[in-house]
Amino acid sequence: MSADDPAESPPARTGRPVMALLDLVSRRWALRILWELRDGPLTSRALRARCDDVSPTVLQTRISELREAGLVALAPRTGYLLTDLGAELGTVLLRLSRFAETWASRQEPPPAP
Amino acid sequence: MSADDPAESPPARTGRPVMALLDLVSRRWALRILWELRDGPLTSRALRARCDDVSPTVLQTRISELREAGLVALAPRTGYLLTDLGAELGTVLLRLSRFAETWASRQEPPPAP
DNA sequence: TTAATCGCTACGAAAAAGGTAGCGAACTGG
DNA sequence: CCAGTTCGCTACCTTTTTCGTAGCGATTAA
Repeated sequence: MSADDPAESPPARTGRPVMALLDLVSRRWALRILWELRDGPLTSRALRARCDDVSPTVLQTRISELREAGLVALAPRTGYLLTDLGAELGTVLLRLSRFAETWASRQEPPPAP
Repeated sequence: MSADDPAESPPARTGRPVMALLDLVSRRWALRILWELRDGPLTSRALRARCDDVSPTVLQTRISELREAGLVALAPRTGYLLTDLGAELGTVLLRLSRFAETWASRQEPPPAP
């Protein structure tokens, strides 16, 4: 056999939607944006402020992607908000946040004596 | 008041651990790596194969970060695997995957007649 | 020894993200 | 009507991250 041939990858056993979602969500600020919208609409500028003043370039790019994905919408006078679908993802983020607490508390355990 | 002054940001209301985690997880391939390790250890090369042949540069960088974060470990003969903590995050990813299915099914609804 | 695999690094090219400024439209209040 | 403000959004350029390929030293097996 030739070198560097994996020979051990069944053709991706799981569903592909998760891949698409991972791809969407692994872009910088994507999750943060969803997170910041979790309890109410925000104007683009307020959202930017919440996100450590991201450059509007990236913010708009992410927002476009999230809008196209149907997770975020823009309401005329109130600003950006989560769609029903986005809110559903929000609950997953809440789980993530809960895990973050556990994670933080176990981050640096004191060295064993 | 000067223009472009947000004036509406209480100093980040939520816990900060989630921010750190979002930061870690919003880097490219980070979630994918955790996802691919979800049901068993993989050697670095097998892992790379699973991840669409990421460049080893990024793979190693992500792995280092995930190891330092205590989510991934390297076992001598078996390869990389999730720690208990990492596996816990894995269950959150499972939720994400479940959501991905819902999301995919509602992605392009047929146009209303 | 030879061959294959392991985890990991180097290095230049391409892409993404960051930072700053500003546009045109829509809404205020005089 | 008309400044003044805020809105969502874009242009432009610099910096950082990611990609792509090659390869090293160590380890394992025949």
